[in-house]
Amino acid sequence: MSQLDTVNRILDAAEVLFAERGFTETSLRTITSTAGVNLAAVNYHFGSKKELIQAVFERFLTPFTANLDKELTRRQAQLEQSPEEQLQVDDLLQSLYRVALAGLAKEGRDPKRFMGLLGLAYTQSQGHLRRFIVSRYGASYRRFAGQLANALPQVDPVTFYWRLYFMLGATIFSLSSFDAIEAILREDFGAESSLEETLARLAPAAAAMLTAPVPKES
Amino acid sequence: MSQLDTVNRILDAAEVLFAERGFTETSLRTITSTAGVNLAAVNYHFGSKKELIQAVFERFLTPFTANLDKELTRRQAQLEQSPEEQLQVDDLLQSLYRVALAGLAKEGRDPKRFMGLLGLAYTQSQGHLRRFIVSRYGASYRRFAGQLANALPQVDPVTFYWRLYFMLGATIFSLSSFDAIEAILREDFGAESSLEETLARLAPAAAAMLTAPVPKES
DNA sequence: TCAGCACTTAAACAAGCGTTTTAATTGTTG
DNA sequence: CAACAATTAAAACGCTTGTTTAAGTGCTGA
Repeated sequence: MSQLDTVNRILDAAEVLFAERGFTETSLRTITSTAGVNLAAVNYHFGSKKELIQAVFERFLTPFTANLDKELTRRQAQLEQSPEEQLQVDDLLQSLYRVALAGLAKEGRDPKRFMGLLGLAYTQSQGHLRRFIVSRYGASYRRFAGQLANALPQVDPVTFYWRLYFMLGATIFSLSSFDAIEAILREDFGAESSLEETLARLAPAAAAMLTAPVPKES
Repeated sequence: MSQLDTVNRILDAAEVLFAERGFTETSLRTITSTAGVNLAAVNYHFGSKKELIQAVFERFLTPFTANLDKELTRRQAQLEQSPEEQLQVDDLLQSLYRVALAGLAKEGRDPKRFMGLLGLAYTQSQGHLRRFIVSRYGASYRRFAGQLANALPQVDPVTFYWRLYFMLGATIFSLSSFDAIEAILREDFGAESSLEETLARLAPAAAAMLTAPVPKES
């Protein structure tokens, strides 16, 4: 078994188990036995459990932000040629959802699992993870947020950022629990929902939240 | 030290520590030493760590759902007298946010901590917690969801339930990280946000998401 | 006064954890 | 083929975890 095999087998097993149970609930022994490798392999190849966690995120976030950056650049160039200001919000959310997430799927990485891990990163963030993500991928996030803010000139900055977090919450929360929610709806209404359909529901809903008129302060 | 003191000291310490670090990252030794009680007190009074976790949630959810139920009953009676269908969505969200959450605060329970724990319950739900919450408080949840669905007759059931989860995600996610988000906005814009102001921002944004026109299927 | 009960205390338990060590095994290169 | 480095393997390390045990304390009611 080559090194590449062992490393990827560990990453594959860790990704699934982390998303299912969380970081602390998943032991290295569970990961290595699932992956079919020796226990010491994690510390040999990654150094520590913390660094394994970061490696799992890196494998998701690097192609995700690459897809997003490429799309944002494309949009920016297109906007300079024909600066129609309408539909920018819908369009940006489409970029985020369709291009970045679907791009992940095309590379064989499950977007639902990605969202599950993102949810973990926010709630049971162990400090080192948040620092790692922000330092490594913060630039792409700020770029997306900046373009979105430009498309919403009528929304004051503070309200905009709160709504941005509302949107992130709706996205991460519902997609990280996608399978569970889908199962409930299938049982109650007999209606199956694919990830694509759900993103097609989420995009206009999130856009409506972002573009809602700002109530004047009382 | 009376029994009531010990039990409540444990619940107080556990509530804060769970919300800060999560369940598995918080040991019984940390809880008991913070509370100033003996280690064995947890197993003596609660039986196990699982049951302690449930007790922490029970102390929040019982008054929360009681406030919500009371408000839903009041609304229902009022609606039968003067059935004006407008502004129902805004009104229901006001019930959820202002009455139920602010009601918690009035009883000395921190709503932000409540949301932090709810976030944990969804992401690092250990099975037993989700079952406990659903079996104990599912009726109130379904009642609220039912009234909200009635106020949105133009939205088909499946879309409605997805949007309900979008709304829950936006709420739980942003309020559970309230302090962190508030700190970022204060640093970047010098603007302080109170919980009340944030709920006043969240309610119309969530209402806009729920009432957005449903795009016809392509 | 004393038995009975509720509670607290200190100590120990077995199990699981991440990590390290040392040795065996592979694969590569001169 | 020999020598070296990279990788795997098995075992043990020290530590923390939730839980249990057994002794001790203090109050209450007969």
